Amino acid sequence: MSPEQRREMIVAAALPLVAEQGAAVTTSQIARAAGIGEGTIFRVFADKDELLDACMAEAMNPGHVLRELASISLDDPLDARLVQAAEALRAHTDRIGTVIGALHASGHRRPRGNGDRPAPDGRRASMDATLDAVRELIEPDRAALRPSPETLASVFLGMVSNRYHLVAGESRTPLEEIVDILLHGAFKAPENAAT
Amino acid sequence: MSPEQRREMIVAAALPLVAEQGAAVTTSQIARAAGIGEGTIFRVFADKDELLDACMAEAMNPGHVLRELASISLDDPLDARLVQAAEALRAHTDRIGTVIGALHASGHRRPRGNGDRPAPDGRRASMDATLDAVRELIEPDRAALRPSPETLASVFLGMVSNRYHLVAGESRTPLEEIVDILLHGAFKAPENAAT
DNA sequence: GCGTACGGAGTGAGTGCTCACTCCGTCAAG
DNA sequence: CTTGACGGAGTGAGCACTCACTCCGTACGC
Repeated sequence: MSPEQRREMIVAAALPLVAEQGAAVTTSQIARAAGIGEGTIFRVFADKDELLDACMAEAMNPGHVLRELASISLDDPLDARLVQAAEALRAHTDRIGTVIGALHASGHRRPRGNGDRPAPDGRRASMDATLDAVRELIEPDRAALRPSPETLASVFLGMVSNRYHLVAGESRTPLEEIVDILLHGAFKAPENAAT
Repeated sequence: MSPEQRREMIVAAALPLVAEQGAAVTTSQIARAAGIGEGTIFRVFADKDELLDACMAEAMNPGHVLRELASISLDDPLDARLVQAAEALRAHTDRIGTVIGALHASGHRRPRGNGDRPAPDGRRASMDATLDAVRELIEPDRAALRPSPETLASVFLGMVSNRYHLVAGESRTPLEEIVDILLHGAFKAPENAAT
């Protein structure tokens, strides 16, 4: 088995454990989960930190969600596009939420970290890529919108990754509700009280 | 010094360390920060876990923010109320964000945790209390709003605790921007293109 | 084809260290 | 003098990481 495959295999085995326990996971647990000897881990990773870094990168890898976002048809109306985007994004943030939060804990330090920079790592790049994909989804309707697509993308991502549980309405999913509020606001239309 | 005061004093000293390092913080660090002997910690806390629980409870303690929310005058217009609420909430979430995230890491286990329940602890209670305070802030305008105050409170909290950085507009703070979008929507008004 | 030497992936008991927790001497208050 | 809070060296458990060894696929000499 190539070193590359080994790394991926170990990361895949480690991810659920990291999600559950954060950096408190032990290398022997990971080895057991991967069905390999503990020493093998250190043959392909310099140390536990490098393994945790790889897990973090894998968890945050926006490739999947970016592909889904890119596949949304720009011919659909804006609200439909956003509902589709919200579904993809929600799955993505659910998937990574625990891993990121968990690893931030335990003071999982950067290798050459001077300690002062807040997030100099790949996290920002990943967030920026996601943000930009959403912005592009909004861009075609720029003329019809008051805030800039950048602003809306940011606000939208915040709404979607909401940790405060939203109960489903009667005829609408929470995500549809969010999109509707984002686009049309909370106030009833003053003049035309349509549907 | 009463045991009660001791606990509070230790928790106060531990909080910044926990925020920075998560559960990886050591008891000797905490003792040094508090200016006491390590043994003293264990005379008022059964073990490190109990101390971390206390830190978590203290960090999430919504008392301060609830008081601020309650002090907002219901005579102000809704948007002004929400901007004030957003400021208080933002400070609160900033304050607690790191501690919670950090402690979730490191697999800081619940005492009797069977492992399946997602958040059976005080976190939910704290979030519910905050949610309800925001709901009451919105309640007076219920008649003018399409979604229920419950839904809006939830969406609003999601927007405010947004981790995707929002750049300030020219004449508006990010929080004012959020409130405006929440209330009036992203679309330009179709008939009246006021202001 | 067959036997043998080689290299390198894989292993897991061992090592040293860190840390939560204990225990007892000290000291101040009553 | 007695009592009990306090500190901090001590202790044992558990961890990351190492290293001497095994095992197996490959290549080469015959």
